[in-house]
Amino acid sequence: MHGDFLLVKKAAVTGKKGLPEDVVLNERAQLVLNSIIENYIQSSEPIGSRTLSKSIGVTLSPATIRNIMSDLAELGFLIQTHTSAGRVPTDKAYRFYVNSLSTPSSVPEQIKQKITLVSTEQGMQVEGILAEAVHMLADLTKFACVVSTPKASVSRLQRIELIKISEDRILVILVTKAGVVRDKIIFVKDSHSQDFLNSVASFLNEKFKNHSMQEIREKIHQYLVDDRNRYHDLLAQAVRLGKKAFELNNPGEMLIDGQMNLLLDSHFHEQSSARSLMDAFNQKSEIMKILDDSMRQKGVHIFIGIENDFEQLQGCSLITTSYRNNQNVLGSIGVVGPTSMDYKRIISIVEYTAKILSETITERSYD
Amino acid sequence: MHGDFLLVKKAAVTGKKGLPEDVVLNERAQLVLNSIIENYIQSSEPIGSRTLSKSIGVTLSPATIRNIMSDLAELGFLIQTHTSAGRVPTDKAYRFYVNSLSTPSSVPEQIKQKITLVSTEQGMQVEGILAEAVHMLADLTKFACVVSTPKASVSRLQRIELIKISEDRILVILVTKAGVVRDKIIFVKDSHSQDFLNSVASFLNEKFKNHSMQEIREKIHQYLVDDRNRYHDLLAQAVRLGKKAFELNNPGEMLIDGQMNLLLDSHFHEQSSARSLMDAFNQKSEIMKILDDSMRQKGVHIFIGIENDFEQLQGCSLITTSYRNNQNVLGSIGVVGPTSMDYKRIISIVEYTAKILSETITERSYD
DNA sequence: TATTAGCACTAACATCTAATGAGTGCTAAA
DNA sequence: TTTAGCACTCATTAGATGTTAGTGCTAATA
Repeated sequence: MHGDFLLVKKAAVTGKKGLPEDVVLNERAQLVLNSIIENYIQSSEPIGSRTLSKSIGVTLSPATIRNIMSDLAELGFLIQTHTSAGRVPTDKAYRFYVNSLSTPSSVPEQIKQKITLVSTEQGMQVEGILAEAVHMLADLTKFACVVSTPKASVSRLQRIELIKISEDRILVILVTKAGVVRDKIIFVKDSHSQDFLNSVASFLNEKFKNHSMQEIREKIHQYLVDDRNRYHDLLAQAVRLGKKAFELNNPGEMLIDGQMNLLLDSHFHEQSSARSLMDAFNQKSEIMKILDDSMRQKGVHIFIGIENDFEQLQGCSLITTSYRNNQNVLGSIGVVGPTSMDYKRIISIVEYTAKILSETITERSYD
Repeated sequence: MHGDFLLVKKAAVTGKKGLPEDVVLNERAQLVLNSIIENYIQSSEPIGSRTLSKSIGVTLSPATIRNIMSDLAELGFLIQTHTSAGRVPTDKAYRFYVNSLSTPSSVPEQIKQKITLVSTEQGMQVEGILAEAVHMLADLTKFACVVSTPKASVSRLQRIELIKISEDRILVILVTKAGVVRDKIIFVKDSHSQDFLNSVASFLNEKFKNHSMQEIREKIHQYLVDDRNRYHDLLAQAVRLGKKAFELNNPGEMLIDGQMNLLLDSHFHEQSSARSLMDAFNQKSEIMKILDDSMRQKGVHIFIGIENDFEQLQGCSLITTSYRNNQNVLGSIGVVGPTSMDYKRIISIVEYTAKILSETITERSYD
């Protein structure tokens, strides 16, 4: 190998994301690599030295480019599908490319106009808005998109209502500050009058308004443990019902849209990879985990191919970011596409969509 | 053409479904036709005379079968994909086949066991049960499945609740007899106290419990027209709020599952037909129309290929039937698959699933 | 008279071959 | 250090060819 072509240096730094990034490419090598990646993103076909020599700005002969490419391949940035084929970027290359995208590219005005949430006007709930957002995102990116609904545990109580539905069934309505309405039915042994339920509800409202579901569950637990409260009948009943009412029923949901986009995408046309991807979506839990993690840190998160812990997703890239209201981060929204996606474009679209989504939801929050 | 092979008769009757059925095939022709269809359903490959001569029960030489096939082709029951290929059944053939399935085949015990709805145990709402049912159906049939949610307009009111959420927003909760909970937010100009809202709600409950949404809307309209009620403030306000609360917000939803099954199905592997099918699902309205129609008539409904009014669906067959509770037909559930689906099997599965679904929902109704 | 055997014919499919073309690596010259 | 030139590789394409499962038609047969 002729190290001269690359001016490869060992650097002491480790890149963000914890990936060792112990080589620094010289300017020309970077140019070539980025050029290959951008070409490949457009064409989805292996890039050859001759092609590149024409499309690249600088005048470099195919032979020179070949030398550079050869070194880049040795460093693991490029691979060949077969001996005499052009080069294809590896996940490592995409990581390099994405890291080098320092300036977040702005969304074209023309696309911005398409990113609007209509449903605000109707009396639509948060879930409806999320559904619209994820649908729009899928439509714009032509990939699969996911969004996690606000977690009950973090969101704060606005109001609880108990409605007697039959002798042994009570409908519980929880309204959170974020504007999410959850209803569920709980079963009870003893029949209660609606009047009684109203007292219980107003007690719970008074006691727990503005507290997070998590806190509420903990406090209720306290009450239950604390025997002194036993003597007060209403309190005891309220606590007992409250415990049932606030039990986490939905462990955080996730909406998916545009799965078909992936199936129709040429990159996933081999049925095997398509199948396993669809399984991944059906399983939900793993993708939820990723979305959850992405809630905890600010900014856009990018997982490229093998960087995904979840095996079924190692053929794709994920781009996620969180959305929020005034007060809290509520959930994450993201795109699942081929590793050769147009990162610049998709990142900016995801970012902007999350921004609009956050604004829309903030408007509807009850703070 | 040698009419002798078929004993074709012109018959005066028109078949059910309004399709003219002016030919009657003799027994042998029917045997051959049904045999071709069942073979094709299994193999998805054009059936030749030699193959058939072996698989068919009766001893008939390939040559004889060729003659029969030739006539069947001329009558529009069979087509050839190319000159020297075997025959493939047309939509007309499937219609003939389906009509001849007089005895509804029972579901194998082994499949019956798989058709159970688990979600009953949890405090799950009707929508959850529907989601589970349609998912199970998709899993069992390996096709795409749809189910329409109970229409608000036909279902009867169990209870309405009004919850003040902010100065200008009121959360409306509607619980129907069928066990469906709908919530929506309405916007108001004047602020109302929660106490006032409670009075309004109890008025509306008293007045309208057990009435269908449709009736309620009509009655409210009456009140509004009738000027005499103006003098009573509570009533006037109640009516005004009630009007907003009962405005039909959701025009009937539809849940889809297993779309991917179709994309992975070999029959739809040409991307063009897949695309347009997915568009059909996204559009929803047309499929809703079919499900709606199927609610009005009892029994299982079958739409084969070109029989579908909706163009995008003319490459598929639809099998639908309604589900209900004690009191009312609530909605429809159905399967969308290739015209060459195993009708016997799918029909029986759809039928049985709807039965189980109806039973499950009846249990949860508040009557 | 209804059925069947026989035969010529067709078209899809698989297999092989050769030509093409886009790509590589290496070496020597600029 | 860069580039031109050359030999080489391998995927893809187009033709050619044989095989196979099918057809329609005609004449022989039960």
